[in-house]
Amino acid sequence: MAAPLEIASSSPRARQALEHAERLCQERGVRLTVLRRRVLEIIWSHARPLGAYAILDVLRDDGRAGAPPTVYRALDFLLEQGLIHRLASLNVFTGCCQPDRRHGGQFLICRDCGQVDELNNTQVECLLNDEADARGFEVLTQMIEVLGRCPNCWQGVTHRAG
Amino acid sequence: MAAPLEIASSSPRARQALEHAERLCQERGVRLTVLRRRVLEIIWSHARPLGAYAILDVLRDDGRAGAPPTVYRALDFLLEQGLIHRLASLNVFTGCCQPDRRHGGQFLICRDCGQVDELNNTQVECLLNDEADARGFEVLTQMIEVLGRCPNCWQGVTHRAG
DNA sequence: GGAGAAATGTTATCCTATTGCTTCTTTAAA
DNA sequence: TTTAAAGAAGCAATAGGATAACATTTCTCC
Ligand SMILES: [Zn+2]
Ligand SMILES: [Zn+2]
Ligand SMILES: [Zn+2]
Ligand SMILES: [Zn+2]
Repeated sequence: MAAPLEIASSSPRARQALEHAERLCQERGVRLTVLRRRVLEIIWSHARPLGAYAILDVLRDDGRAGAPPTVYRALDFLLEQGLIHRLASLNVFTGCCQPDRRHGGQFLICRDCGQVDELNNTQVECLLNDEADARGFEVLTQMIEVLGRCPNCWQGVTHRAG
Repeated sequence: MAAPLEIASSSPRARQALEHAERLCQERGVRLTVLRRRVLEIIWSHARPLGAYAILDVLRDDGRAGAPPTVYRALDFLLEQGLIHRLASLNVFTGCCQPDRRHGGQFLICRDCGQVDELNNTQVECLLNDEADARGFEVLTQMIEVLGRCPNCWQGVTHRAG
């Protein structure tokens, strides 16, 4: 798989996501510490989702001392605050596009390039909630991961093949 | 979490699932070897999904020599044949209720007791496929995991609390 | 029977995640 | 302003999940 691309930290989407996070944390009275903020920045600064150890490597490049718990605790915080999602099928973490609204996350994940697209289909969410209700099941969180190939990747194959 | 309950290997659902698997593999011209069959049996013989190492422990109790690759290879085969699913959020494996029809799997997973209920909501499946189509994304497989509490578990809490 | 393919055995290692405990920092009360 | 308590981060060790690489066995087909 291709290595995750680094994006300028000051990219519009990263800056916007960080400002949004600052605001949310202030509203909620929770602390977006330097470390937590930096981990969020690292996640948003890459085109593809990163694993915990990849994030740790970046932290070490920063010069910061670090062991796995350092990054996992920051990730736990960001997950609790709904600022990031964990993609269980890949053991990676990706920034949430709608951190205001609590949700489990719906993702299109490209098997070939690792790129991720977050959906927000409330109809799907409701249908699943209905299914759960019908069985007396109390829903805490939904996670939907659709694995496949993004346009770039399958078009590349098509061109080569035909 | 509660330990996974062992169920008699000859329980109706286990026996039925194994017969179904035998038939499918024969039709498909693939080999359901003794090991693969036994792993499938172990999975169906437990009330809750098992992790790979838990399955390995059972194999060892059988007296069979075994290392992780032993069980992972069998699991890979069963996954390829759609006879089991992997629940990525828990790193466990569970038997598929509809191995004829290829599908990623939709699950209600109880956070407290680990019990799993497989859904087969085609409307959800279609909606997600539509979302993917609209983005030019080629779907290979969908995985849906709804985490929450089963009736038994939240009713227990309700009784205790109120 | 013999060649090639498929499956399994075996060992070592990698990747992911957590536990337990210590130290530092922040917060708020005295 | 000191000080206690809580929260966050540092640190070392370890648990848990999965794979790589290679040897050996078993099966299939000629
Ligand atoms: Zn989101
Ligand atoms: Zn792609
Ligand atoms: Zn199924
Ligand atoms: Zn339960």
